[in-house]
Amino acid sequence: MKKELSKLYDPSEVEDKIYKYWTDNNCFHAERDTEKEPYTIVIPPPNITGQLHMGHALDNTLQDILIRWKRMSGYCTLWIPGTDHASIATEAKIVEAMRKEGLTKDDLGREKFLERAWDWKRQYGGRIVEQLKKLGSSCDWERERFTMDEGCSKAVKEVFVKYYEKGLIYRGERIINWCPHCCTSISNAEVEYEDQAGHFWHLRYPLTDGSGYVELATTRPETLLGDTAVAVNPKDERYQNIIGKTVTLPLVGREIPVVADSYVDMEFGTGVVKITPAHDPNDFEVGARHDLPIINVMTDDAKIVDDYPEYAGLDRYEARKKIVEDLEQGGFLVKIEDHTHNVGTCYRCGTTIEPRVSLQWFVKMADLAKPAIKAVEDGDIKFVPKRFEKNYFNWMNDIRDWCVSRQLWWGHQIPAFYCDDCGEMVVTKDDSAVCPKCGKSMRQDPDTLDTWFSSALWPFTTLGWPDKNEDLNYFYPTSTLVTGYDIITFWVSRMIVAGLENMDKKPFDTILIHGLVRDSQGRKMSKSLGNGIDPLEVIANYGADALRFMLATGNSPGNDMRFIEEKVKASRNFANKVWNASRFIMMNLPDDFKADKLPENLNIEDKWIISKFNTLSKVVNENLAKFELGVAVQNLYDFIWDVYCDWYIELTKPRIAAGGDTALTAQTVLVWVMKGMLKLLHPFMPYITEEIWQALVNDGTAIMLNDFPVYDEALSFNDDEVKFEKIIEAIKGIRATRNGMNVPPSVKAKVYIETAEQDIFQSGVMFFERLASASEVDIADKWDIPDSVTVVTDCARIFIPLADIIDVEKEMARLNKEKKAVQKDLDFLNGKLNNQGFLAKAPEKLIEAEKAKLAKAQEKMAKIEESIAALKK
RNA sequence: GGGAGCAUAGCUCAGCUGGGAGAGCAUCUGCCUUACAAGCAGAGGGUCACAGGUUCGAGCCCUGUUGUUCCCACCA
Repeated sequence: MKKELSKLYDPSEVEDKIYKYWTDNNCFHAERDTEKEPYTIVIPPPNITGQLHMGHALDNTLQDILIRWKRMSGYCTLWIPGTDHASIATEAKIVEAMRKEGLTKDDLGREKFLERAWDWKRQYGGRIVEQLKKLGSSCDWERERFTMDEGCSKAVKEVFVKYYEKGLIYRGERIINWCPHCCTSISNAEVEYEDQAGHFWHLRYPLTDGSGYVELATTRPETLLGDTAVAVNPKDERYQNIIGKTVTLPLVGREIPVVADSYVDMEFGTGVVKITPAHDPNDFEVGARHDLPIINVMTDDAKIVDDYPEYAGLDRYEARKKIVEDLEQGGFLVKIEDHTHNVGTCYRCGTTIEPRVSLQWFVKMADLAKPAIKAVEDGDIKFVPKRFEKNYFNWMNDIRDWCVSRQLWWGHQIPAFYCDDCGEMVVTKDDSAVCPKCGKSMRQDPDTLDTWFSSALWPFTTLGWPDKNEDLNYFYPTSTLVTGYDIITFWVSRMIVAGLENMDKKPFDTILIHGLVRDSQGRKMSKSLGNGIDPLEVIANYGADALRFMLATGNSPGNDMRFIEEKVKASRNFANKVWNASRFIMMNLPDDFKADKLPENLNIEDKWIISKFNTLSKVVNENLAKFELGVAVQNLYDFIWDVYCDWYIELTKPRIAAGGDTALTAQTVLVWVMKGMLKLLHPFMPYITEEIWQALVNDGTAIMLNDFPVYDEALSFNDDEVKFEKIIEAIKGIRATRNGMNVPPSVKAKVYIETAEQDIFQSGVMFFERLASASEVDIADKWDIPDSVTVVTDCARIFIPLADIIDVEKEMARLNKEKKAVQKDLDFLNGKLNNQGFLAKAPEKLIEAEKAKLAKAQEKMAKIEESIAALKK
């Protein structure tokens, strides 16, 4: 089974081939297995408009690591993939494409528009799915879903009607956030606030009775057209005399009342506020309290309505300019101040939102939120890391009703129907609704639902709900949800609500939150900055395994990370290291090699590596269970590179050269540990581990369906571990000393080892020759070798006669330096062990350990002093 | 205005329930040792932001300060 393998691992030759092997063999597909415990993940569905970006790469890498680990650990694992129709984002793209052809939505009409949208979906919707495959994602592609497919659409209707019938959904005129660019309402979760430089315009409104003016300040003078009152605080001494009077609205001439409302802050500005109920959320509430008229002054695209001929058709900012000019001319403008204020913008297009009164559908959230809050409070649903609970509670405890209707065409059309004849409205799952009063056919509400309405149902609609089925019973609730902290309010909270309300069961156990992948300078990757890194390019250059490994390395839950090319290179180098280790093994295996079991006649170094591997299995599993993937990946890196490659492989070389039984044992252990390492590494680096597995094991099995290693008491050899570390320590000491004296490895020298533990060192003779440039090794309980360098370890003194190289003064300096270091240790340990408080309160185990350390240090000190004395002679 | 995160080697970051500070990259020295120069063997480099406190013992726990990032919130 010897194979000629390239010195460098080439991912491009491996990845597509291996992915095809997995899909051809149906490795990702999940079938219910009642013998096994289910482990389910639903993918956060990427938008069909999307291109794979680093955020997706991270999110899906983490999911794939978890799902592969659980699959190998004996769970019945299901990872459900799918995509989101992304109503606003997709519609905007299609409108944009149409604009280039000189077409508008109205030119086309709803039906033709939707045809285009579906065409678009068919053309581009699969793109991101293909890109996810490049990453190595082991999703069950047979179960791929789309938020607007038949099943999801049916579920959306079901939920909407149910909510309506339970009184959880209502239609009403409320002030909502309106995006004049997208021409739709958006929910308050979709508004992003940012500080903007603006002005404060101080205005004078004349009292209608001619007795003077009231002065007030506004940041939005153009809304003056819709003012229906001015308000003062009822306790404000200054304005008691004008409460109940009226003022005449400048430029408009409308007579509006002065009302008293505690909303007004006496300390702020002049203590007088103009009230525009149609265009400000606070004013809307004041208006409601005082029964003020609501006057909408803007069109859908934020232009002034025809009622004000002077300004009609002007954009809100143009209108502002003209109105300020006119106010100044009329003597109504007192002064202008600079002022920065917090302005809401549309999270999709960045346009400043226009608060606006309009007729929309809302979900009543207060009651729905209660069980969702409780589920997290009770620990039934856990956030990892826990601190994101605060984020969640913060949002949920202060929840507003959710505006779910959108003035868009691409999405789930609201299942409400109106009778134009008699004004009757019905909410029904039946698309061809007939008016229950007059029997006429009805008109469906033209609006669609917020994208997040359907994605809130994702954990159960993907499993076939509302149809009852066994998969739903088996796989729901799902296990782990992996997502970024940026969509906890948008998505996570709403899934919890929807799961509890519709399924009567939480949608998932644990929410693993990750951070953002930023650029190398720590900035958010964004289109406008042009600083985005394309994961596909990284995969092309370094391989998917390197990208995945890099994303998992040094990443702790909830924290942002930076994308740094050097880190990908380091990961690529690691993959190459694994590749070459396997190459070494395969090059040295005899043709007829076949051994699955560990042999009986293990050497001490074999027990050492097996025992260390056993510990590795333990910590990797523990860290994965804690979602500390970054720590697990570090455990693997350290073991594979520093322990297995740098030590164990080197240790086997003289044995393989020697041939015979010892060679066979070494080969068997090499393969055994390698197989275990590959399995532990597989969730992180699926491609290379599968490729090596196929070549090395070659028994027709896939590594991804093998058993994940776990700790096994029978493989723990602690005593041998400790013993063998003594040899390693001695070899390291010799190397460091020789290195310090610039003795090249080619200069061999005899090594005399003085130790009380001769049997241990006896078993390491060939390692001193191979790894410590020893020409010969002699072991005794006492040596006196003049003109030699001394290396001192805890349990041995090693003499290396290098007469022609040794500079006595230098050697003395070196020994004194070492003495000083050991003295420091002694001082530290003595200090600790003489501390009565420590002796009284520290755990017994620790005290014993410190005493043992002290004894070792004392021994070492004695040896160093002996060497110094000898050198002086 | 409220809340949260972060501050550790030149750079990017780990450090799990408190028990003598770690990795990768970079730097320096020496090696083409028959798996790997994308490598091997070594070395240097840190008042763990600052000030207090708890403790026998603090990078880790508590309080405060500074800097920084983010989330939430209606101040016209």
